[in-house]
Formats: sequence, structure tokens, C-alpha cells
Amino acid sequence: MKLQLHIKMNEALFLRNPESSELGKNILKHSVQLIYKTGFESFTFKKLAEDIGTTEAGIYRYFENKHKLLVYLTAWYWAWLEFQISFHTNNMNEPVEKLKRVIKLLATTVEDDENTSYINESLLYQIIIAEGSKAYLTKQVGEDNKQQFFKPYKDLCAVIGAIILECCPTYKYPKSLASTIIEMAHFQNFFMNNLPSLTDFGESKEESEIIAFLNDLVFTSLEKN
Amino acid sequence: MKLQLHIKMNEALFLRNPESSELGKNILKHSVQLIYKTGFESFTFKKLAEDIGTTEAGIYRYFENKHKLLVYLTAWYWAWLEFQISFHTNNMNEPVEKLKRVIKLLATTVEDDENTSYINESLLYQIIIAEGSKAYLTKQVGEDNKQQFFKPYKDLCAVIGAIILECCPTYKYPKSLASTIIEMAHFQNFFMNNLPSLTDFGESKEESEIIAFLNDLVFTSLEKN
DNA sequence: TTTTAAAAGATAGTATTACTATCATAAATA
DNA sequence: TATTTATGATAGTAATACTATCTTTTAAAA
Repeated sequence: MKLQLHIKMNEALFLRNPESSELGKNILKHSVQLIYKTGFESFTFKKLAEDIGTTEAGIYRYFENKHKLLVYLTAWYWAWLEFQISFHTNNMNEPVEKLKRVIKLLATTVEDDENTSYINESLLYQIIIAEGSKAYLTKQVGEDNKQQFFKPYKDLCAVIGAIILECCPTYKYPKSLASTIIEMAHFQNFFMNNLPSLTDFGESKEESEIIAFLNDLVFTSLEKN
Repeated sequence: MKLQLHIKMNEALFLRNPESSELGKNILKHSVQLIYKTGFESFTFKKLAEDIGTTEAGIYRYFENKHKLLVYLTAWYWAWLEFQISFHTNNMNEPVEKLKRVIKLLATTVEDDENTSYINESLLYQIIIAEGSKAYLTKQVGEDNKQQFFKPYKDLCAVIGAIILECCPTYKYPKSLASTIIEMAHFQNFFMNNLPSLTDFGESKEESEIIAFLNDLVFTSLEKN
């Protein structure tokens, strides 16, 4: 038996639901591969169409433009990760252990999840690291936010903030610390691999060191407060 | 008497030195204004040329493409900020006070510096916040790095890392903490203004709160270690 | 002062990107 | 079987990201 995890996406992100057809699923699958391979800047709907073996116009029936597609993919990832977190911290009652688990999940390269056949999570994780912030670092961030495009990110941040408060009810910056952990889990990874002198992990290039750094940062803060 | 601060830029960043002519200085000045106004994605050399009253081809004689121009502006900013830091922490002998000053400089909107007439630092600061990471979040980051485009950023990070070690010689992650402070000074500002629920400063929208958060984060870590 | 070299202006042109529109066909549904 | 719906094929447009060329202006060297 195979449980199918289904993430309900914001309908304003697409013109036609990509999960509703083979072509749609192919768009998701191949866009992850192609963005991973070429980077978001040189990624175009034309190349994607060629990759899939359909036409540009075909892609435009699903997504208005490549920005919306990127926002879709990042939103999907945050929703997926929130589920992973709730799943993996489900029966834990020690908040400190929970938060450690969260940090580990944020900073660890995920394996491809067989349950979601058309999205390769391990490639998507790399996309989140290198392109994720481009989803909101735009002039339209206000409008996109009004349309709730970033709700999964904000929800995840709220969940982590709540765990932080469980660890230390008097801590004053739970949400900022949560967004710091999320962003730094990814940026330190990007720096480690691309601009290593911005980190202390340039030699080893071990994710475990990023986790150790974040744990140190977070728990000294929470113990003191 | 007026002291002119001069920042020597990496020559591989431009085709013709923009500081060597009126047109060049206009390119810098108007590109800062235009990127600030329209965002980097919709910023084009054509619009810039119209803004200045020159032609597209004229801009291309100075910069190969808009990516190089963005890298130029960010590199300039980091070099300028490193000078500001060394200037403002010059006669301080208490490392903790020094680091507090650095955090304040990183997280405070700068006023336009009269000494550099053609670059508006206060607009540039906003560009760094919203577009800065796009300078390195690309597929060419490796090549750009080989050409030393990010040296000013790395130098700044090294300076801050050194101050961190002065505060606490046993601390294990000086460089990662430095890059975390730098990035978070900007991201928390962006979040506060655009996605406020990712921070604890959504109501007040006060930079001073970001500074307080970073101080708390950094100094509890350094005291404990 | 004249010569000449370098920078800037004016104009044109190309390939690619980011779309929109239309029509025919295939597949699913009523 | 009729009809809606998705897809495929093709075309077309405006904008972007450049490159090339030629002329005029400016400024430095002879």
C-alpha cells in the first residue's frame, strides 16, 4: 500500500492545475530538473517545452510566467517541509529535541520522496538553496503576499517560532529567530559550496557542521534568555 | 577642505572605468536610482540610457551586462562599508563595543555620503537589501568568484570574523556568524517591511529592534562559548 | 596650433525572450 | 454520438540583450 501525500496549492499560482494532467506533472518534473541544471535566470519556457516535447504555448496554459512557477515550486517545498517536520516531530515531547530535529531537517539534503513521483525533492532542495529567495526578492512581493503566495513559508516560520517559545517562553524574537534558522540553513550551505571563506566549513563541506553551528547559535540564545 | 574617498574597483568588473568620465559616473548614479525604483528584474540598459540621455550602446561600452553592473555596485558597497566600519571603530579598544558598532552600521539605513557625489548610499543600501544576494545567487558564482568579484564581501566578513574572535577567542564559527550577521541585518529588514510575520518587528518597523535582536543573538552566543 | 586618437552619439541590425492568438486534432465526458 | 476540453502546431508581436558601424565631438600629443 502506498499513501499519496497531497499538498493543496494556492489556485492563484497557476492557470490550470499542473497536478491535474500528465502534461502538468511533466511541467513540474522537468522544470525542477531544468532550473536545477541551468539556474533560474537562463531557464525559459521555450527550453522547458523542448525538454518535455511540447510547445511553449502549452506551458503558458498552466503558468502565467516563470516567476509564478518558481513561487509555486517554493510554496510546494515549504508545505512539504512543514509536513515532514510535523511527521518527524510528531511523538516528541521534549521541545529542545524537537527544535534540533527541525534544524536537522532544514539543513540536510533530502532524499527523493517516492510518494511524490513527479517532484524530485533532492533537486528541489538545491533549487530552494540557490533560487528560493528570488521568489520574494522582487518588486511584486507586496502583491504576491496579498495573494497568500508565501503562506506556506510563513506557516512554517510560525510552527518553528512556536517550538522556540516552547523551549524558552520568555524569548523575545521567536519569529525572527525562526526565519534566521531557515535562511541560514540554506545560505550557509550555498556559501560553504560556492564562497567557502564566508563560512567555517569550507574544508569539510559537511552539512553536519552547519547543523552544529545553528544548534550552537540557537541554544545558547535560548538558554540565556 | 573635502576629502575624497576613493575605492579601487576590480577592473574585470567593467569594460571602461565608470569613474573616469562624466558618462560613467552618470551610469552609476542613474543605475542606482533606476534599480531602486524598478527592481533589478525590470531594470534594462535601454531604460537606463533613456534616463541618462545617452544610448544603449553607450552603456555597453562601460558594462558588459546588467549582472556585472549589479556586482560592481554591491562590491562598491561592501568596500565602502568596510571603510565605514574601520573608520567608526578606529579608536575603540573594547571588542564587544566594536562588534556592537558593526551590527549597528550593518542594520542602519545610511545617509547619503556627500564625499561620493555620484553614488547615493541610502538608495544603494536599499538595493543591497532587496537585490544584493542576486549578485552571487547565480550559476556563474564560481567563475565570478575566481575573478575576485566578491573579495570586498569576503574581506568585510573576515574583518567581522576577527572582531568576533577578539570578543571570544574560543568561539568556533566566527566566519559563519559574521556572514549570518550581515545577511540577517538585511533580510530581517526586508522581511520587516515586506513579509512582517516572518519577524517580531512587524508592528514597529524599527531598525533598532533588528539591532537588538542581532545583539542578543550574537552576544549570548559569544558569552556562552 | 595642428594632428590624431579616444570617447560619445546616432543609427541599424540580430537572436532570443516573453508572451498572445488562432486553428486543427485528439481525448475524455455527457 | 455529440460536445466540451486539452493539446499540438504554427504564427506573430513587442521587448530584451546584445553587436556593429559610422560620424561627430572632445581632449591630448606632436
